[in-house]
Amino acid sequence: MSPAASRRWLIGDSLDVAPLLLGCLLQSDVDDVRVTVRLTEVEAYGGPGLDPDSHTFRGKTPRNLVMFGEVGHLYVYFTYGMHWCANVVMHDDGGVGAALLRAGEVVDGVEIARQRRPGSRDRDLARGPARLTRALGIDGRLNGIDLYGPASPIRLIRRPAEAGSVVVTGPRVGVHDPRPWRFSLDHPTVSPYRPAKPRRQG
DNA sequence: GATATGATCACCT
DNA sequence: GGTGATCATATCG
Repeated sequence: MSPAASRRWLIGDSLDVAPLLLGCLLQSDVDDVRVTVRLTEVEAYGGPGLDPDSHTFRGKTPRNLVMFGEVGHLYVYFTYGMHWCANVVMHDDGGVGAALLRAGEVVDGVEIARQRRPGSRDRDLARGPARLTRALGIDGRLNGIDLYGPASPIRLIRRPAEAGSVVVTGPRVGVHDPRPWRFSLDHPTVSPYRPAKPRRQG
């Protein structure tokens, strides 16, 4: 399948496409070692209408540029002074949006993931967005890469969730918007829910 | 140029 | 359950 055909399933509102990521494989060959994760938790951002919690809410900037670009690319950003988070770009033609990769189960390269996250229990290796990027060796160097490029160090392999698996929905973690744009499987690698920090003078 | 804050985690109690 | 770590980005002056 050509790259153009391979990425086509990512065209659509992030709200609709994000849950399709559940069960898919994210395969990393960063630093010449392979770690593969089966995605168990994602969140949609920049979906239909206004999403105040999306990095794109205030328009195009150098940082969020990738989210406006071609679907199937990786948007990587740095936060809290020490963490990297990764998103898969997905949106309607001419639109903007992405899905934050929040958690996964390491299904290949467990030894490598353990080295990258010493002390973690196996279920915690990619449990949380920053842990996931660390387990896979993802950092700012990989911002904007094409997950369907012929020589891409990171690939997204489409795979349906197991038959009979339940998709859990709920509010996104750490934001004020109550809309249920978080999607997860019923699996121990899913990160715990944490409400947004209350705002001053509500 | 200065400042506030964040799509978090690890470690403590 | 609470807190410290630590810095890019956006926004304001």
